[in-house]
Amino acid sequence: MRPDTDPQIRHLHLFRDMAQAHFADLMTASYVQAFPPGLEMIRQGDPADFLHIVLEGSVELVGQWAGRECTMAVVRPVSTFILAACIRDAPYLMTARTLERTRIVLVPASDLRAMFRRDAEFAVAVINELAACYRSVVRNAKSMKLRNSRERVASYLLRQSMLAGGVPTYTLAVEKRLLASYLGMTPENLSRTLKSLEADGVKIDGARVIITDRTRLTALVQPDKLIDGPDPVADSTGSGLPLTYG
Amino acid sequence: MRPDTDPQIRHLHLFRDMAQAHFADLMTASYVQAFPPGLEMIRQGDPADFLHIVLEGSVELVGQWAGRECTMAVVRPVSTFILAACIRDAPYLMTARTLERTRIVLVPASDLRAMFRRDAEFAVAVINELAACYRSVVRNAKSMKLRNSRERVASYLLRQSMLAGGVPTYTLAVEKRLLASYLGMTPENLSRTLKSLEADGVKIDGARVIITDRTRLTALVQPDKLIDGPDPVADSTGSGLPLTYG
DNA sequence: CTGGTCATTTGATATTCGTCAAGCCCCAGG
DNA sequence: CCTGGGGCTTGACGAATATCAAATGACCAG
Repeated sequence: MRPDTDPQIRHLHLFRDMAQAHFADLMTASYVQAFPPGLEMIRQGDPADFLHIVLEGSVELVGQWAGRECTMAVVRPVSTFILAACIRDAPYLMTARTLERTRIVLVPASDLRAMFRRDAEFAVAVINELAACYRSVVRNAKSMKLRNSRERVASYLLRQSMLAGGVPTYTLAVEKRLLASYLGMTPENLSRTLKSLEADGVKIDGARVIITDRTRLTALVQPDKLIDGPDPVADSTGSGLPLTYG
Repeated sequence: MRPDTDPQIRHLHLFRDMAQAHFADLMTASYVQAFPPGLEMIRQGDPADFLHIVLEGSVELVGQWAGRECTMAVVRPVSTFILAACIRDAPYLMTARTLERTRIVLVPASDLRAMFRRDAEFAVAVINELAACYRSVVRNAKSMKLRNSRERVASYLLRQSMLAGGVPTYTLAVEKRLLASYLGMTPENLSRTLKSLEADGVKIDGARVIITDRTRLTALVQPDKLIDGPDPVADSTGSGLPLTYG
């Protein structure tokens, strides 16, 4: 693998604490690949041969069933995805599709599995990563089951503002079509909901989000650390929708 | 801790492979406690001080928000729960409430965190457990987002039949009220849905489920290994609703 | 046996949400 | 410049689901 990409990856919590020699071993076995936009890199059900690390671009993770599909996450640099499938040596549960031109590091799953037996620090890092991912999906499930679509949209908008540092205005990181699917609704419904939220303190102008009355919006959302995070010691990666979904 | 409970716990994948001396250390630091029915053992948001292991009885894990709540899982013997919170040393994401008289082993989270640094086999077991739990929640999220309530009910009924060995008739392991919440619907709706499913090959008589036309039901459900499982090398514990939710 | 509590069922109704169809807007490609 | 496609929006409609209310049934305690 090209050594210039190493430092970015080395910074990830997953790889930060392992022995340099071990990290080098993993990187030697890995390689970088570039994908054009809209390409299915992984189809759900495929055997999990590689841990994927997004270097540039963005990747959509989608679940599919009976001809339907839903966006489960959007992964942005620099973060990993489908760690769990690699570890279990089990089929991918989600399809991965590039949203734009994307560079990916592919780490052979077998090397990965061998490595956390060799390097105790790495094992601990994997444990922490999986636990964090797990908790994030549980949060997500809670949000889906406890909130209606309006509340989900509002909480999403407020949360993104917080992640951006509490700014009153920002730009949506993903297409509304994807956001709708991620939030478990149709694009039409999202569009209507966004408009209706103008009465509750957020105005949407294209991809621009303007929080006009934070107090009012917060009252509607009732943000909850156990759903919206952040987790203490959160592993803040740069994911566009929610977070890493290792 | 009373030594007679050790063997059951030792059988769990989580503890099976660790050194006996280390296992004994963990058990020494742990203790057993019995809870009456309907008691909140854990409130969501509490610090995660103990890994819980159900020895007898059953425990409901519920998510709560804005005065609403939903059942996320029901845990049955012998299995663990809230592993991830213990590992992250983070607040519990779910409230745990006994459904009946329940005996629980409490393993101090700090000992647990220390242990996977001492015992590499245990670390590997934790990794596998977390990865499995993670995948199971992702499955769940897919089911919630890709299927409507009728399909979720039908797939649940068929899956339970499969888990029982493909039997044509069995008894629901949980109250319908809980099942409804777990499936993301109201009890009224579940009741109506169950009745309507008689036209598709399942008859419900009280808590009794009779599959009258498996072919028809299967056609409706379109079971999918990537949602309904089983995962290859699945860690089949004895959970009543879905699975362990460590 | 009897009263009370709670789960379940049923019906009527309201709300949410998805579907269908059309039009708009933006942008890439000719 | 024009043209076409795709994302977004809007309106009308219908289906799915929740809510409210009441009746029934199961089970437990007295």
